[in-house]
Amino acid sequence: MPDGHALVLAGAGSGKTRVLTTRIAWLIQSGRVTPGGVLAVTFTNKAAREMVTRLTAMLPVNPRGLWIGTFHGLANRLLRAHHQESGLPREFQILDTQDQLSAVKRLSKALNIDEDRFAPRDLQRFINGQKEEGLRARDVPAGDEVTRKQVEFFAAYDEQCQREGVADFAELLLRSYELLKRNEILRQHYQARFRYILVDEFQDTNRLQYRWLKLFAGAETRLFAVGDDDQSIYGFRGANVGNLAEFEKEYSKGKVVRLEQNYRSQGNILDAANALISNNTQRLGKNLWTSEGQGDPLRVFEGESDADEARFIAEEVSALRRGEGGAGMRLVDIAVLYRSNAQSRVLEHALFGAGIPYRVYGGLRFFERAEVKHALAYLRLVANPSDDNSFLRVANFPPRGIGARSVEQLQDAAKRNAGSLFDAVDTKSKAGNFKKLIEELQIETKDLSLPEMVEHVIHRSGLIEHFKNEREGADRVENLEELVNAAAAFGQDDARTEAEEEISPLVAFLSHAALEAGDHQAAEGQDALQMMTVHSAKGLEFNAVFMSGLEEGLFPHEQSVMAKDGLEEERRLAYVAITRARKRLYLTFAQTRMLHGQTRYSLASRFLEEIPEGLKKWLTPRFARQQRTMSFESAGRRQAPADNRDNKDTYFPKKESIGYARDRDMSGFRIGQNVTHAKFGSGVIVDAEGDGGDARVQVNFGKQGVKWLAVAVAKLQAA
DNA sequence: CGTAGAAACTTTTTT
DNA sequence: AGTTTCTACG
Repeated sequence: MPDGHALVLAGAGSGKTRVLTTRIAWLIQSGRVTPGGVLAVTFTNKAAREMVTRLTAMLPVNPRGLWIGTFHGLANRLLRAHHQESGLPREFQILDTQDQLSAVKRLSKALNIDEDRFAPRDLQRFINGQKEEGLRARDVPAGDEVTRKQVEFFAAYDEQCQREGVADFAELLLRSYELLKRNEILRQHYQARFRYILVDEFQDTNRLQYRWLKLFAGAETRLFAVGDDDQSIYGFRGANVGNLAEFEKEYSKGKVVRLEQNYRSQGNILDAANALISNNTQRLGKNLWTSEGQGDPLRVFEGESDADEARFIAEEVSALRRGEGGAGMRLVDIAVLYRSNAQSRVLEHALFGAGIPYRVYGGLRFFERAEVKHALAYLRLVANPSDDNSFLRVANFPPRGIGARSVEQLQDAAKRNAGSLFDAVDTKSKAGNFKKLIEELQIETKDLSLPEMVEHVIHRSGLIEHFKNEREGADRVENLEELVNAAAAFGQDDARTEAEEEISPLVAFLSHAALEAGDHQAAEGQDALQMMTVHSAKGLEFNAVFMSGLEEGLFPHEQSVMAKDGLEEERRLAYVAITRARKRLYLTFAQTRMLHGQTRYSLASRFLEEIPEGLKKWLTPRFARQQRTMSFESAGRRQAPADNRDNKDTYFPKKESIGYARDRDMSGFRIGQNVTHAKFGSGVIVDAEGDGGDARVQVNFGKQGVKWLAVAVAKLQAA
């Protein structure tokens, strides 16, 4: 590969990580650069770890000297090293998404914002959106009244963060960007230092991240970007695929290396992925091929309910594990993927029932659990008492007589002094005891090691005691004890960097907790089925993959279909899911699904239809639904009179009773039934109102949308 | 002030 | 369905 800038378009399974790591190793081995002159950026901590692991296996390098990490991790490192020039206290804390939302809510209350007009969530999104574009409040053009208010809030929010010594995720990037932009000496230093900058998953960078990278690149720096436009799945948080084209224009000057050979999946799986993604219009263009055989067809299963789908998956996993004649698969080589975290519950239930060990990634992560956040809040106050978020979180937890009233008074006092809540505490009040507790903790933990410190704080704060007395608190106590272990593990972790060593281990640990949220549950040795969202599966591969919940409204998600370019992003998401599989791919969906406490009737995902029939093998008959609908109707007719419902001898399956209870005279149609319409095609009845000649039904036509139709007029046909 | 139970809200994906 | 926030009462 030539020694200039380069853009590599690397298809799924083409060995992207290998390309990156071997390039770094080659650069170092050939003497072109020392390990300290390399800056390598990834998006996930998982990817960063993977890279470091592979690299240290190839080369005798000290991982501490390597600048390999996520954008946020590296930005944090930079800000810690130059906290003074960045205008941050040495002990500044990082707000994760939850923390940020509570900070926004708190400010919104203090400023008497009308939350019906300006929901905290929307304000949060507004602020992050602007920061990701590289804009401060003063830079945002405020055309209309609404924007003006939002900008005003944005400014107040940033002031609050500054006062409290905290920074949200976007702030880490923006502030480190501004630091280098402003400080020429520092900029020149880093530009001279980093001779090679390598970026993974370049399609996921947002505008600010791209500018951030460019700022690090001096005249002598070579940029090497690897990405795949077909795997761009973070548009919703500001990722700009356009950066690929931009990079091509600005750096690689039209030269693009394409990696199109896939070393992962068998032919049928790859053909399916190619066929699906070809429905997208916005592509740079690329077609994956493999020298492997065609392999198995894709197995398609239609369940009558989400529980039915889950049961099938559990049975099939058991079969794969046993091996059906051949060698059995290990569970870690099998993944169940879903669109949204909420889907994991039903699956977990079925797997638990079948006695299959599983591990769920994402969802509520370790450092995001309430009890752990409480413990962290105490630790954060020890490090930085002006952290009002943390103060409010634990001032009265466990309860110590500081109610809403006292808190309000404190907030007023703090406002008058333009200081922190902590400083506003009157030593003689009940809150004074809390303040004293924190001050004592500061003294008591001064000479303790990090794990000892954590251990001491969870006891002295009364958290352990509190949860021990709680009925269902055992898990929480366990998690608190686990936090001590996490602190111990962190102490020995190579992840601690030179810059971080200048600051206290406690502050380093707290940053780690915010930035990593703790998906470190992975390496626990036991063979377990892997469960995760499609998003978190990116970059991974498995022998067998179950893609579940392939239904209109869920995958593609209804919220995305509305959004600009949303459908294409959903399709890329499906593409990512398919290309995770090496040998076996299952596509499953369900006719009904419980969502927010009510049953939803859905159609098969359009993505399923976009995969050619020749590649698929239906495990359930394609007309299964009609057959079931018929038995469903006859079951309805068998229904006992309503006054018998309390009779325990009469068993009503749940689904049928729902169908019957909502059944009305719709001239033979009922909820859940498949119908066809002359103009809209096939759909499923999801709701009904009125009766006789006035009966109207709501039909979900999938792509054509959901429509209310008058039965007397619409000429619906039972399908 | 603290608690229990009611009411309201969820509404995708994550560093 | 599950979780968070509100409300009423001790």
